[in-house]
Amino acid sequence: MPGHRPRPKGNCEKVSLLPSEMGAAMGLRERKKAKTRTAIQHVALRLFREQGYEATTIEQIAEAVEISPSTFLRYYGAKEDLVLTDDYDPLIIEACRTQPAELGPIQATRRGFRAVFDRLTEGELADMRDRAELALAVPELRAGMLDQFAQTIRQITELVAERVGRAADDFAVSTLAGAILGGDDLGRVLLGRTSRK
Amino acid sequence: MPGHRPRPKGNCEKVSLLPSEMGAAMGLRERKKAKTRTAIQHVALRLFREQGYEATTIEQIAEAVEISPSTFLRYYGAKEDLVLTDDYDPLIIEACRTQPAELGPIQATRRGFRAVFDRLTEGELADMRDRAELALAVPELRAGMLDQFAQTIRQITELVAERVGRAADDFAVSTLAGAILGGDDLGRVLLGRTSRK
DNA sequence: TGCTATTTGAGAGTCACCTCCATTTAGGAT
DNA sequence: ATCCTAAATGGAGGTGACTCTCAAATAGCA
Repeated sequence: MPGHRPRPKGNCEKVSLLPSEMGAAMGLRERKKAKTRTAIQHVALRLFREQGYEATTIEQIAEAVEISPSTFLRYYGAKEDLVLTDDYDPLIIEACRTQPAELGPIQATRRGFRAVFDRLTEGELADMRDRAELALAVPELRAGMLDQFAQTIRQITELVAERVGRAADDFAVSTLAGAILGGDDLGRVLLGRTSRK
Repeated sequence: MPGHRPRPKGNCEKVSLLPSEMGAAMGLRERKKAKTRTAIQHVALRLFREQGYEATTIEQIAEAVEISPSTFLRYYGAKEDLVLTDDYDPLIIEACRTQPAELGPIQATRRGFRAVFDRLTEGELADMRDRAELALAVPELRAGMLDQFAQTIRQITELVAERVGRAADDFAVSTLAGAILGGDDLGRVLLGRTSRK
């Protein structure tokens, strides 16, 4: 296996709706883009399952989705991102943020998570499980999860800080954020847990 | 930045002495090899400091050490390894294992660590600090530390299991191993702590 | 001093990315 | 409908991390 670089750029666009539910609510352009993005990921996950992560080249993925390799790299800045980037994260953060102000941070994040997960289709959930499995099985990806988590925990910390009206570097805040991440995000990734009453 | 691959092979040889202290005790061959290995690392660390990790190419390092790039790759299977591989680890493990049987696991590991560290030269310690700093500062390396730690903790777990005569998957054993790693290994990497009375 | 097992170096090749440029196409205004 | 613009795409060309193979140089030993 050849070429190998640090952290590529990749273009992270912000979408605020699940691809499966943006009717005509968003312009053909964005819809197509979202569709392509999920199509790439879906196909790639299939190839990874069939022939392994390392054995699958970007070129193969591009060919399977019928796009050019350069287009692939425009959607996912790195092969890693196919597995490590969670497109739902921003949605979840947003959902948490918009929970009623009278909810405590734990309730708010819990509901935020569920608000997004409840809307996922079975296929989306399946892809998510695939990603989690890969991230744990492939050393390269496993290593990459570290920074991914760091980023998520940072976001949750801000969220908590905002809600309880304390500074983000407040020890109690970061501790709580860690506990929440451990319960929700990690639980979902490591255990494939997707809902809970 | 181009090329980027998962986990290369690299050839990890086992040496049981510090390069700085193998007199004629080991054959010209091994001595030269050890010397080359540390020379590569030392020069590389300097280049990393001067121009940054990513900006430094394997070719540059090879040229600076006056070896061919292919020889470089024979010594270090990947650029990452220059920073992430700890050549002292096997020595430490060995030192721990040979501590008197009547010592408990905590005492034994502590003494094992010190037995190696006390023999390090100032230059070796300096390089170690450089590595630690880099590993924390460069995202790619930071990510790679995960698997590194996993490996170290596994070794310590075995060590503890062996000493207390319990199975390595015993919960108490792995917990203790984690605590020991947190205190010794992490302390040393993250805090640059190298000795303690 | 000659034999042999290492060690080294020199290609040549693969693949992950990057950068720039020319072409196409969606979306909105006319 | 139609033109115009901005975004999306594809292609070419390049860098750099590795990989594999083979031949030349060398240390260690008999």
